Amino acid sequence: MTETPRRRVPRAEREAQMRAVAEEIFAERGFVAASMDEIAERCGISKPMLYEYFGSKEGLLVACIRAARADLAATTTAAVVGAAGPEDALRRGLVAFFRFTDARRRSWSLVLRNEAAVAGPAATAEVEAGRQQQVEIDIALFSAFLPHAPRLDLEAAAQVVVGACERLSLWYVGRDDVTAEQAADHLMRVLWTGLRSMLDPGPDDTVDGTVDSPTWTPVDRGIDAPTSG
Amino acid sequence: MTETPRRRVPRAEREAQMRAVAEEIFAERGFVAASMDEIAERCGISKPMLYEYFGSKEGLLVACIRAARADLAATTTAAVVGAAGPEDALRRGLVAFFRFTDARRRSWSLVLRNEAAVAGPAATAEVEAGRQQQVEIDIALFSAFLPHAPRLDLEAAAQVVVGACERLSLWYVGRDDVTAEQAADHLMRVLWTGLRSMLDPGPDDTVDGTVDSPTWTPVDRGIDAPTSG
DNA sequence: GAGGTAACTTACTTGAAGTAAGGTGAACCA
DNA sequence: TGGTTCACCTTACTTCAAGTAAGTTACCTC
Repeated sequence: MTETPRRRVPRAEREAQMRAVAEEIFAERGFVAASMDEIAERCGISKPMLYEYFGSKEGLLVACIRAARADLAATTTAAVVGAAGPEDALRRGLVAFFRFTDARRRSWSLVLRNEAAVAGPAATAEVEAGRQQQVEIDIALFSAFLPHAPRLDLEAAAQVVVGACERLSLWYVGRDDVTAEQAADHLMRVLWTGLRSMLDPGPDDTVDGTVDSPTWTPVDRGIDAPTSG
Repeated sequence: MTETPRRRVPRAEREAQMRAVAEEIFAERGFVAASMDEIAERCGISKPMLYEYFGSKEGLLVACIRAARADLAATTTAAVVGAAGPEDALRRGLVAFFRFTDARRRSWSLVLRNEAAVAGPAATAEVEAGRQQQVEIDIALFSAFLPHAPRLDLEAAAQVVVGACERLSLWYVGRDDVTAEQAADHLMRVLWTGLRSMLDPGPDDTVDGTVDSPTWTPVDRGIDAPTSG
């Protein structure tokens, strides 16, 4: 037992480690039951370090959420690049989303199953910002291809998509007999016809999967920090 | 200042008061920041009473959620009775839902904005049970009128509806320029065509609002307690 | 009005969030 | 090679809220 004599680790690396451990423990015990002492211990350091780097327990959670959010945004954005049209773009995005939530199911529930708001306003804001980001992406997608629709309709439609995604991902993650593609297909079948007709009430066959528009290139807006202070 | 000398109050009445006060304070401060001492004080009693009646802070939250859940179920169920067909039934249910969330917006966010899971497994289960209840109601509605669809599709569709409702209600509650009816209309327009075609892929005009079926009478399953012990 | 019980209280323990103040090792300069 | 420095890290606290043990008091019943 040659007790490693506590190596000193540069800030960035230590921070990443702390985030990883915290994500794990939050997912394991829930935010309230998780203790900063335990997180510190499993990192092999002492508690004040956590406070030094993240300010508070909530701050630590916010950092976890933000990191996950960045990952998700990058993943889905990448998946959508080069889609053949709006339908294809939406489907690709959905598949990427469901794959992501499946791969990180434990820590995903940290956000989805609502571990967040408990922590306080900052964590709530962070989660809400993530949803809003998705809403904006959806709106951009819809309006790029279907410019006739009024803003209110776009927004409502985007909210519907985001809500449906969120719930369906939990359902999907809980079943082994459904693939990400199938989940996306389910959602597309329910949503697409309605979305199309609602957003663009022109002749019914104008848009039909493959479209005259060029390939879809999403807006990359990265993470828009709500309040970093 | 004739300090009312602390009237003694029967259990049922006191419990109701405690729930009301707790709902208020939870909504006001968030679950974590709310203190049992403050709740007790605002009730005009001392803390151990809360523990006597609800067992724990989480227990108190669970009681609040369950009460709200019962209200919601009763409200929507009542609204749907006597609908002219599946579309009408769904629309009525949605309108009732949005009205409900609007009327109780503060405490609703207690559930929706995720104040729940923070508390622990019991509160999470309670919220999830509420959603599942909605899912079951939707499934019953769909399958009663559209019996051709496989169970998996019904379930996926119901999840989509519940998720969309949840998100759209938050959106709707945050705006003064949208009525409950408009929110329901938005949702119906996005969902209904897809739902209809997905659930019953027969001739496209078989179902069209008014239907040959008799008026819709929902299953009243009340509150199905997850684990009361 | 005696007695029992449901409603209620005071006064504590426990445990985790957050903090003050100081130790230590590695990089860098002479 | 030795000293200086600063980022990394610790010990040892304070504070505050959840939860509890044990006892007290008003109301109801006979």
